[in-house]
Amino acid sequence: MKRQNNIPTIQDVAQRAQVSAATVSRVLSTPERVLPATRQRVADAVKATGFTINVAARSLRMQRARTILVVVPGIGNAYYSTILDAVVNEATRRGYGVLVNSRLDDDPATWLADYFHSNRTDGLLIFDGFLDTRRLHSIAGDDPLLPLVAAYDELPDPQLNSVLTDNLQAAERAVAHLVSLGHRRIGHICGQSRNASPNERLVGFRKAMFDHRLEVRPEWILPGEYTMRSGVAAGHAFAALADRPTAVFAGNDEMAIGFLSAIRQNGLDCPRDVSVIGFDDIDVAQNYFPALTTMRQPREAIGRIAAETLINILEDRVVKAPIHVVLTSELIVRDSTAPLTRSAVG
Amino acid sequence: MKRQNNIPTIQDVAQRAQVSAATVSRVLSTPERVLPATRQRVADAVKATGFTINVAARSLRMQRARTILVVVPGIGNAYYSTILDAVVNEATRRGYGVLVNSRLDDDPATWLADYFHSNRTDGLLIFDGFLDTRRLHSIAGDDPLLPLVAAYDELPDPQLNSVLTDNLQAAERAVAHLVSLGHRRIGHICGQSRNASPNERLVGFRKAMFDHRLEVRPEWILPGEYTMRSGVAAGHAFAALADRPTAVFAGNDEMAIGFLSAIRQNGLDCPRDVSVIGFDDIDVAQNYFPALTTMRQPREAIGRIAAETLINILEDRVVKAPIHVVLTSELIVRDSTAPLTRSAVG
DNA sequence: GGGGCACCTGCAATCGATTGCAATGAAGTG
DNA sequence: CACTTCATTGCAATCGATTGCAGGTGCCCC
Repeated sequence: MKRQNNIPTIQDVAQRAQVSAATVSRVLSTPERVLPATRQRVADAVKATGFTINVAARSLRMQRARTILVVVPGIGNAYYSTILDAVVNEATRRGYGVLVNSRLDDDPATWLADYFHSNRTDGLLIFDGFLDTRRLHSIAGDDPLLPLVAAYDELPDPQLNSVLTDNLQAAERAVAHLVSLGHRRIGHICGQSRNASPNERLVGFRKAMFDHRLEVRPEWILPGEYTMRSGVAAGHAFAALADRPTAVFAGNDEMAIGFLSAIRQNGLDCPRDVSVIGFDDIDVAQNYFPALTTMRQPREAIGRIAAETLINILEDRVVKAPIHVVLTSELIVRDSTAPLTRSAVG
Repeated sequence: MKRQNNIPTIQDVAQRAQVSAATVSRVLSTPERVLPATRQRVADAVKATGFTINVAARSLRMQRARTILVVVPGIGNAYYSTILDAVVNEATRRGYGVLVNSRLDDDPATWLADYFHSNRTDGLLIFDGFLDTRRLHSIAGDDPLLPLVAAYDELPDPQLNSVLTDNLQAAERAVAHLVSLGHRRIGHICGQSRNASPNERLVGFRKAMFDHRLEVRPEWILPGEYTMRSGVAAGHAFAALADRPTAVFAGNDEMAIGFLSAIRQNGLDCPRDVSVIGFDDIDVAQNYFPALTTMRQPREAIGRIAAETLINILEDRVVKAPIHVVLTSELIVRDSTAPLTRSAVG
């Protein structure tokens, strides 16, 4: 498929406005340096020709692509899709393009470096906690301030700019909610640890349990992978327990939903037999049955602020130290948690 | 944030391999035109320098960006996220970057044309049926074969390349499933019509009802917008009906879920009081309660094939007429549909 | 009136790759 | 041996924008 060849260039505009290409360029980038009359002539010519800048030429000359790369761990995920949406909106507003990628298979250090070297992207937005952040440092050379913002649910390398939520405290508040309903026997469905750092939601769970002087039983910590499927597995494991907790804190909503689906198959009812609190507040949480109590993550804000931060860094708004933004999760009480009743104590 | 300036260029490689830049370029694009010995020297130099091509320079020279633009109607959507995932995988495999956008607010003809003119993208993948396709023609000039593939759930302009599923027949099969369970009083939650073309799922519904000699009652056609929220509204409207259908075919799973959530609040039970069949088979469908009967859309295939088709067109695999790929939806029977019982007849 | 200055604009180099054309050399043919 | 042919490689123009430098103009002030 050949491109049409009548796309107007800056030369065409210059010719029509009776000025040099340099002047057109200046009108576009620093209009105050051009005489108003000339400026107007050029503006008219731009409109008349329908000129749009050739980004390849500009990128080549300026060594900047005005594009950011977003790395998500599988875009097909209810949680990240909203975030991505916010990123696209913010980036577009600032005149940046958004490239997406999710190649988790290959060695990330290689292809990420390629994106930089190839002048395809100026900065990176990482929503994927499974990337080895220690290797990210090598990507932008020795610059201690990478044009990179990490935004995922584990505390990343403190050297990296980050936008996250108060996972640890949120986990504590989730447990506190269950405790306030009278629950003492509390389990947890935990996601994998990422980046060799401890899973913050699990840590928060343990801390809250300790603070409330409650016992953490190893068999009540059910391993998961942040997927519905793993939630289902956890639900079956739960149903098979001889001695079950009366409440469960799930590391995210997807696992909570899988869990609820599985225990129902095993004849258990939520919240009668077990209260369940999730994490994230994905769209379906409020329309699930039972409607899911959860710690809402401000997903739109995460995406928007992450994009904003990255672009600020790229545009040299002076940054001296890594930026860390922490957003607050909000407890949303719905129907999947209920006061402890005699029957549940079983 | 300044870029590091020691990124190796093709000149650096050439110098190291003792050849000209032209030869390096040939080794990279048409190796068979270079003497094996030279080819090897160059390959070694590429490896040694860590050369990656500067895409801005290549795009400028070749007038091709090796990038495609994906337009989705709100990325924050369970349905499209899987498709986008497949697109990214396929495009990456073929060496293409993927830009995303979802600006539905502005006049699409304007900013889409900008993407083309600015040499930012070579082709378009449209998953957004709300774009006015008549205006898309103007984008790539007079070329009757736009570098554009439309993939959304309404039959688009036959002049456009498209990848879709058999919506109409699938809707008929959905109704047939309900009929086979004994239902005669069947309602429909329909999404908006797009592109001024009739909503295919609604048309399929009507056709199936006609073929089965069943009455289509206007008050049983509940308007929706393909969102959970609109499904909730439909559910409340349904509950308020004096004379209710015994089964409902929802235009997509999100509306079905909203619907189920709402009727439950109104004391109605699915499938006891009403059978519900959805459309799409989004991830949560199987873990919803009741598990949702639905027409599965091959989302991964839609995304992959759409990307494949677009890139084939871009790379001049001869295309003489618009390409139309139609994929088949599959009936997935779960728990939200059940045989008609006396109680439901009410 | 001349020197200085500020402002506006144009010239031309530059970013890094691709490719038509030409040069080179080796091989083949009469 | 001379001439053609072909394979291999290099030269240099080119894609379209940006920007340092310098030229030109007008204005002010002494």
